[in-house]
Amino acid sequence: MGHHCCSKQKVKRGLWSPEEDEKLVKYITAHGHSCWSAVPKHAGLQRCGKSCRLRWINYLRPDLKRGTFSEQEERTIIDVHRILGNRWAQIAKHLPGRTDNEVKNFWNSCIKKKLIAQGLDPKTHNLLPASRSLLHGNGANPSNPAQFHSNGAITNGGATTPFTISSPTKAAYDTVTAPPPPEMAPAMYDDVPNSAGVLMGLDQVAAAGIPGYPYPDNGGGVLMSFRDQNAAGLHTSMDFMNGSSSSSSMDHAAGMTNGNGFSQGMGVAFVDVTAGMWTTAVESGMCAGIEVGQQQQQPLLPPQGLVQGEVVGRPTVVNGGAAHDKGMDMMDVSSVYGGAGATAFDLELMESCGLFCGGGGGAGNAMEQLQWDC
DNA sequence: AACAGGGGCAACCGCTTGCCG
DNA sequence: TCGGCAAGCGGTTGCCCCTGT
Repeated sequence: MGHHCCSKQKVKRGLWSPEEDEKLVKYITAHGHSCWSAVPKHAGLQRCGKSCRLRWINYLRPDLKRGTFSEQEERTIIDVHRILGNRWAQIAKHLPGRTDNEVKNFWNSCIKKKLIAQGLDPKTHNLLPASRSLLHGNGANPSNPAQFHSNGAITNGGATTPFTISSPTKAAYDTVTAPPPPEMAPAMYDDVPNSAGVLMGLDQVAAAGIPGYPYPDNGGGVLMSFRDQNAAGLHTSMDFMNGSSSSSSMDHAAGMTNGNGFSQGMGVAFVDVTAGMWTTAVESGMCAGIEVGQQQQQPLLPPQGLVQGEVVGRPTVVNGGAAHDKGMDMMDVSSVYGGAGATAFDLELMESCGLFCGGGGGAGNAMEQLQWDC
């Protein structure tokens, strides 16, 4: 089936000739592309507008960087993919001069295989079952570069799994990580000043009676820990324990008191999707929201030891309500049981709400600030 | 030298999203 | 509010080239 935009006309398909390229470049350079469907006609091309657009974006654009991906670019792709999943366009935004198509192709042809060779699932960045059992069996596997660290993270030749966000440039917002080993958890919670840091958890956490952090026997979850130097050392952990039988939104917000931990002047809203209600603690100005989407009916999987934070891009913007009225950006964070669910982050939202970037202040691009802990 | 197989990449397809009347 | 249209986006396809036999 052809494009509806070109169904009425005879259009050429397949590879572009140098002459066609020249025509398109000439036209776009001179006139721009206010309407792609009109471009081929005006440029004298037997192509559909969509094809012209693709050719321009993926190949002819003057700001494109051609050639092989650098090691840094490769690491950036892996790290951002860990957060966003297959959102190639979003990933490409972190790589100046690269297109989504290029990133996607590079991922499929190269990175994917590397990850598999390292025993990692390229979709989830989790250990593949075979590697997981090896690690569980007796710790390290000499043939597998993935290794546990004492802090619960797994590294594989530079990349850290589960996902860890750190910002060495600012020494802030230091960790977003999967649950730490049990012996570490209380210390992390203890580190949270009652008046400032906030433990945000679902009722599983409450039932467990923090600091009795229920990891790992409850099937996992995601612990997010932010340290915001801009807020005088404010350290916040967010713990999204998934799969609990639903509780009210008020339960979710119960531990929040007055602090939210993101940064000064920011508000927080929780949305319990299953309950269809939400509570806001919106202050003024820029607000960051967390939508905790519980996968209510999802059965708990048997404990599998370390359960990693898993991320699949699925940005959610919740319209309506106080948060929306105040221009709140919503970030959907749903945690996961060992690959059964999804946690969604949107780096753009993080950037825009200053969650990880400290609200700007002359900082560089997102990746400069999101120096992942590799 | 010829052929087969695999990898990489450009382009296409079709669905989603956003805008506008 | 709805429908049409254009653009955006991710998945898939198919061609070309390289390498091994």
